[in-house]
Amino acid sequence: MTPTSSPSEPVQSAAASESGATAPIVVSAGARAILDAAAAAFAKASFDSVSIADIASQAGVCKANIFHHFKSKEALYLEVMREACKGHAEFAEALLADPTLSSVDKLRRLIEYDFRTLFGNEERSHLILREILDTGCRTGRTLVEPVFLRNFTAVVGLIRQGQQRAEFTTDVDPAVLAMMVGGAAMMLFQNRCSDGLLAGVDGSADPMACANTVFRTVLGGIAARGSSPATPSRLREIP
Amino acid sequence: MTPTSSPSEPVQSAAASESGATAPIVVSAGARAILDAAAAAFAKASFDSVSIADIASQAGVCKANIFHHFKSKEALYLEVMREACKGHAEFAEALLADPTLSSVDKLRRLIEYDFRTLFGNEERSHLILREILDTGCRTGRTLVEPVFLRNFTAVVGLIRQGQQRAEFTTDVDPAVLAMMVGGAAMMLFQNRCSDGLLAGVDGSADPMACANTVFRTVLGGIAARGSSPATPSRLREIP
DNA sequence: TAACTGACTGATCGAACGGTCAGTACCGTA
DNA sequence: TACGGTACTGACCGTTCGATCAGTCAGTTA
Repeated sequence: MTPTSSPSEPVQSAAASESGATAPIVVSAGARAILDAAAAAFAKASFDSVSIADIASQAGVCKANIFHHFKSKEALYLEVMREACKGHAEFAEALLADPTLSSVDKLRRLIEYDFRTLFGNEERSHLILREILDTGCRTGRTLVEPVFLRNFTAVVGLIRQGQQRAEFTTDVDPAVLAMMVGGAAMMLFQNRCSDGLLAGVDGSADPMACANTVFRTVLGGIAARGSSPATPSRLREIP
Repeated sequence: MTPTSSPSEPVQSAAASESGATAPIVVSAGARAILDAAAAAFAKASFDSVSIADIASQAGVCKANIFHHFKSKEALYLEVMREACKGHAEFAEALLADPTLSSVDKLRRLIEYDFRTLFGNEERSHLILREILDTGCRTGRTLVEPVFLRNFTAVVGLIRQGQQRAEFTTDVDPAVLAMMVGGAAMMLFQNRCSDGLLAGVDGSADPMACANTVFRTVLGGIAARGSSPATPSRLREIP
């Protein structure tokens, strides 16, 4: 590909102008193309599996140009992760602070939001999911960890709030429940995107239907109405 | 390290002799050391991040020796995954066929089994979790996929059985529920093993306590007793 | 003793990797 | 016209990768 028609025009992050919520930092059009190509590549494969040459080829620039815009491969990866993590925990925190909604409603909205964001931007979701699992790459972990910690803390707070308001039972650890919901969303997303791992699963077609199922199950359980409460002998009170 | 004291003695899989359930195939002591080292390495990092030199060093053999026992790096990886997947779906299938247990009991035992196996062999769990997420490596996927499909099918069948017996409500998609439970287990495991991602989470310390929480939540929900059934307007009947 | 087999090694291969560098083209400013 | 700065390139560097090779050694068989 030719060196582009009009060089050096510092547009305001091509991706940001259409999504509206990402990348306030001004980057050149060339750097933008590199970041986009890198995000796509790192979402599809692990850090070591992606080569600078691949990214350069995909971005339509030469290899050396990548090192002109970014200090190293790790720095590029870090920048990609920084953009992916932007504005992720705000929703849960705002929801927690909302005085008008019931905890049940908050929980439903949270689950719906989780599924919408997860399925709404598959590339970003894959990026973050991969980062969570890949314990080998500590550089990115330092970036993703606080994001997830903030989000997780808000969700736990939301559940605890519901327990204090007597909307939820107190015999469930909020942290474990938060991980249940998060894990369910991740699993359903991963299955959908791995095109065929568990292909043919009925309910996984519609993300919002899944979200609804998760919400109703967490709230009401699956025990047939009228049956005795589940194994009271094994109940464990949370202090 | 020296070339080992007594060469060429085809022992019956050192790991198998103590665990009792794995690797009926006879492999030489040298190959065994390579497989163990490779399993540990592939559990810690992605396929491309692990080098043959690393594995050789860890196994105490030279690089070329690995290619004497295994055709290629991919073949070695495939063999590692084959051992890791061995005997994974049998429990769920046996549980499904059991005529003596109630569906509620079956569900509890299944969740307990999931957590026990997941937390009981961290190396194997990491191996499989990584494989599920890493869509780039299709060679192993062909191996893991049927394993998970079998297990998943059995779990779905178990839930459907409970619905037919009127032990579970019929307004929940068994497939989505199965993924909920699996996702919860994975999330809790991953959090535990990533030493610090969500460190300080109360309930994640004891796997069996988590299993119990998941079971009770799935069965009974978290809605305070006496409250109205969860959002009946959004109920969706499964045909 | 001789022939054969399998386990194992050091040396080495070409390819691909991340990264560097001198040089070119284009810009706004003076 | 000259200059400094930015974007960008092809050629190249040293290293590491997976894989190959000829050859050594120990044990088994004839």
